[in-house]
Amino acid sequence: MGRPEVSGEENLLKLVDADAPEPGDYHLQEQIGFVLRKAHQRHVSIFASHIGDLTPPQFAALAKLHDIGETSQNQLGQLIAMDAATVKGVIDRLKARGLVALSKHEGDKRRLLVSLTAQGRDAVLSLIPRAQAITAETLEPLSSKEAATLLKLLAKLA
Amino acid sequence: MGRPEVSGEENLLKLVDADAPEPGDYHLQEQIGFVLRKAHQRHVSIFASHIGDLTPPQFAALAKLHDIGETSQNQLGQLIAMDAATVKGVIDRLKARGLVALSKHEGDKRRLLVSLTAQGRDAVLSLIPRAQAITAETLEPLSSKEAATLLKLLAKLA
DNA sequence: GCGAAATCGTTCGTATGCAAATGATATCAG
DNA sequence: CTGATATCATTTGCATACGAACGATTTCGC
Repeated sequence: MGRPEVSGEENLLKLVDADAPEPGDYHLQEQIGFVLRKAHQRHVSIFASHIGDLTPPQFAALAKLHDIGETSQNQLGQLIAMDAATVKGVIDRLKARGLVALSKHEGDKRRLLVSLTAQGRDAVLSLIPRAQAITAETLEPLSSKEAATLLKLLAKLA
Repeated sequence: MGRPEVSGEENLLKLVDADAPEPGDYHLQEQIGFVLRKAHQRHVSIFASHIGDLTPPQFAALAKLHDIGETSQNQLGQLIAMDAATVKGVIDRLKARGLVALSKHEGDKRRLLVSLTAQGRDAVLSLIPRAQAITAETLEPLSSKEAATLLKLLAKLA
């Protein structure tokens, strides 16, 4: 693996490795993680411009509760991809606003059941059309075919 | 577009609207925002399993500094998609670990210049191969063609 | 049935991420 | 030159997000 000597302040780069694909050509903007983070940020911003007084995770919790009805806090978290610590904070805030109610599980004293209040139910129903507008605006730079492809690929990833 | 009558406790859904695309068929898991959030979470988790003592935003700052050299805090933030408040925290933590150094801009007393230390430089060089492994593992569920498509579509979105 | 292991919820600490307000400085309009 | 405006950095407050540790409860293995 003899390598010719090079000089200059940047030449450490060229000594790093042989079988990794060119560390010197590392471009942050092309990394999946960076682009994923930026796309997510843009979506959150669009969401906020449409809804404003509710965050995407809060809406996700309400929408899922509307979909499946009463569940335990933990299970709700699994369904909407939040760990136990995170889901607790989200539910606490929704409860403080009267959108969800908590009750004890009969038979399993560990479980805390979460359900939509009437107000929470109304909120979900009025928000769903706006959520659809948010989805549309987020996907606006893409054709509908591209959007479908993106959804499919992201689903494979996640 | 006649719709048959249905019954059951959930039929309020069907009275909500006419021209919005089926509120009753709202499926959280198919929304771009939800999938984006999950894919991002998975990536962060993979990143942590490979690197651990540095977060993706911290690495992004180091990589960008390595790429372009000394810049102001604000401009660095723009380059790596962080607002001023966020970038400050990231830089503070990198500074506390001796990976970056701060200096005043001559001529513009508002600006704070950020640069890599020798240690920060070494860190970037040793981390780039691992970052490439992280990218590879994140994209592992996809073929290389699919990965390229995903990158292209996400770039269009962001 | 009993001790070990798993599950559920809570709390703490740390790290993004952003809006909004603020102080210092720079730039621009007239 | 000067007042209005813009830019840079900082600070505060709030909301995810997750690891780790914890107590209470349940379930599992034997």
